[in-house]
Amino acid sequence: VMILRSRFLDARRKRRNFSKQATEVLNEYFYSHLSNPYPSEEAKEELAKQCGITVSQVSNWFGNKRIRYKKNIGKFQEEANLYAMKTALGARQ
Amino acid sequence: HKDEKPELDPNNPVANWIHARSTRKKRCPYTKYQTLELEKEFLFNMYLTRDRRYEVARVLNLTERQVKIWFQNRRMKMKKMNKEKTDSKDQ
DNA sequence: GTCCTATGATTTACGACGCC
DNA sequence: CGGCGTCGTAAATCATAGGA
Repeated sequence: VMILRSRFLDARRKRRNFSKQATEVLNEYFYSHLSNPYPSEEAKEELAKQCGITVSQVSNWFGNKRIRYKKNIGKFQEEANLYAMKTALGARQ
Repeated sequence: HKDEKPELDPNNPVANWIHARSTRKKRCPYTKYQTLELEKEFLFNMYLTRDRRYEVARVLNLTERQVKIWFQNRRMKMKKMNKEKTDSKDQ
């Protein structure tokens, strides 16, 4: 038990990039709410659940994403188009 | 079809976001000494009296406002740390 | 292993709003 | 009203994961 606990704590200590699927979910939300990318507490909880991360991590992700997007919109243009297209296709009932 | 939400400027998605005012002071990382002393004071009491705030600011060469805000931020940090602790215990 | 950039987390500084 | 409280965030910076 102690070994499992310490292993779990060690895993938390080392930062890991989020999974590809989690990043996908976060980006879909971000680009489909680009004019107001500020998820409510409830939306953050839902995103956290979908991504398998904490609400704090969702907040960090949006904070980082907003500032980095704003600082260099051009760099994210391709990504923005990709997710805009994905959303448009998914929206066709 | 109609425009239901005020999508003010599609070419300016950032226009409606929150922006810091240009008069905001640039973030200035505190020295190890300043941080250590602030932590010691926080350990002594999480809330500052006006006299302690004046004294801490004087000794660390910070403004009283900076010390006040440091304590506010530190309390939020403590709150966050406690929440994460209980969250992981309760699964 | 080295170098570099992307990414997640943390640290200052406020604005908004609440309470006393 | 003034001043300090929390809450959520901007922006800068830190730490290092990950890939060439």
